[in-house]
Amino acid sequence: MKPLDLGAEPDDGSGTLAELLDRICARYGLDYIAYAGINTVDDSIHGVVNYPDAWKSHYVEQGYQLIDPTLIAASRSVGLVEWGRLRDFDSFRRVFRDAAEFGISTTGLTIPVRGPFGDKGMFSVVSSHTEEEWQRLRREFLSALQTEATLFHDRVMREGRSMKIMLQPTLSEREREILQWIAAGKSQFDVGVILSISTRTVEVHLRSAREKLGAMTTPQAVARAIGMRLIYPI
Amino acid sequence: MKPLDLGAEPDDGSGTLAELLDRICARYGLDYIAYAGINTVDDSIHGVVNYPDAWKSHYVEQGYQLIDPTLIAASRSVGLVEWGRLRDFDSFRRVFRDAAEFGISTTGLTIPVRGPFGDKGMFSVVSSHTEEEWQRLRREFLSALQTEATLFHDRVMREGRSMKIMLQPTLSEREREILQWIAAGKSQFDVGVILSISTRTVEVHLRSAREKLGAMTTPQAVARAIGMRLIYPI
DNA sequence: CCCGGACTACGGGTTTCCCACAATATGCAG
DNA sequence: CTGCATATTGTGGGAAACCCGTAGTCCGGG
Repeated sequence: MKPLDLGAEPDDGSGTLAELLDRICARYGLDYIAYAGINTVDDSIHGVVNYPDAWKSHYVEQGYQLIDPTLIAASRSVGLVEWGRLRDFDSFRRVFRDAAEFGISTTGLTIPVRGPFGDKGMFSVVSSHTEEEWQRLRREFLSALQTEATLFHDRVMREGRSMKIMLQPTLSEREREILQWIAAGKSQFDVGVILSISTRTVEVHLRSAREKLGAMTTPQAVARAIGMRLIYPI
Repeated sequence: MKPLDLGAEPDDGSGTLAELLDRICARYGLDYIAYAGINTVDDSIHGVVNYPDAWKSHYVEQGYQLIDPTLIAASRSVGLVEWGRLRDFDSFRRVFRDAAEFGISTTGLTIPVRGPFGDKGMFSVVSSHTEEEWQRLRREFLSALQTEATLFHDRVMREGRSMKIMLQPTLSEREREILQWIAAGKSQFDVGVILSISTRTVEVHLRSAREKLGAMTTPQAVARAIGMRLIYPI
């Protein structure tokens, strides 16, 4: 799936997201930065990078966001992923052989960031320093970069763009409440008693919830509602 | 619920978790550090702190881990939570009025850490510096402390203790597969066709899955299985 | 060799869920 | 004022799920 580009989004006065990446590069002596946010509901990707346009286009055309090990490894890691550890991956060689033709270095690292709502992003920085310079730069700026990554991710989330991208359906309060009870193991009759409404009313709300969630069955509605954080899996 | 104390866990040669906290305090001129990991399946808490034993006991006896805003706020935040922002909370005053009697300062901050498997921890540091000293220390060490928090959380997770705490039930491969299809919206008949087994067999596996998960109904089994990461909410 | 777990299948019955249709009342935005 | 969404209630009927009990084979471990 083609990732959505957030680079040119309107800003809150402090410049676009792409401009912010440029400033971070300037501040720490980096070549490029790539931020990839992942919608954990449908695994779609949205992002903002300050790579050259030619490389951005090529990357997406080749579908590299689906195999790029710098993203995959970081997605599964608690801490940052040094690209040096990925050099033996075929996928790494494939992506970065092409990248070299666009002047992109193979030296870099990716910092995973996770937010409180299951949202996550991968903050990758690239540098064409020598290995020795890279290690020094890394030691000096690593913690600061982690902070930048967190703040950047927070800004992406705060601007609500990812929220809009998720475009998840909402449930009415009653629908959500009833589905929560169903997920907790109560029958429709039980829920009617608990909420002091008729079983028919429970039935109608359940059907409406299924429709809104695009679910064929009530168990599927429960699964989707949990995935979208509308109810809890207790 | 009483949080589980991990302080005295055997170590990998680099000292116990509590000793590691002591070293971090010494390195950054802090009074105490408290790490609280949360099991997001049943919201139980496990942790390690190097507070005085008397305060540890008092804190748990009073059930403060259930109302401590330094934990609650951090649990819901992308970035760190400065305790100064919490001073107006009744719960903060209640907890830290007691803490003062044990020599615990009200100056500190909490760094939330989130891992790739939905695991999360709250890494709190306390300092009795003057406000001016605290701000300087904060600026100087904040990024480093975020790194320490991540590494500490990683170590807790890597040692597997939290995994053992979860102690979640397992499903057989067939049970999991069938529940996954049910969560995806298929009827029992559909699942029988898909897997080339009879509807009766599907029924038996579903019943078995409900029993293992302690669920009264199939929607509840789906909810619990998702919560335990046995199936996905797609 | 025995036992337990996993997987498979069935009969019969009851309960629950779901579908389609119909209706009223309230609040809010245009 | 109108239209829409939400919440509520109801009927009839069929489909699906669930319950209970029973039974067989295969495989791995003790």
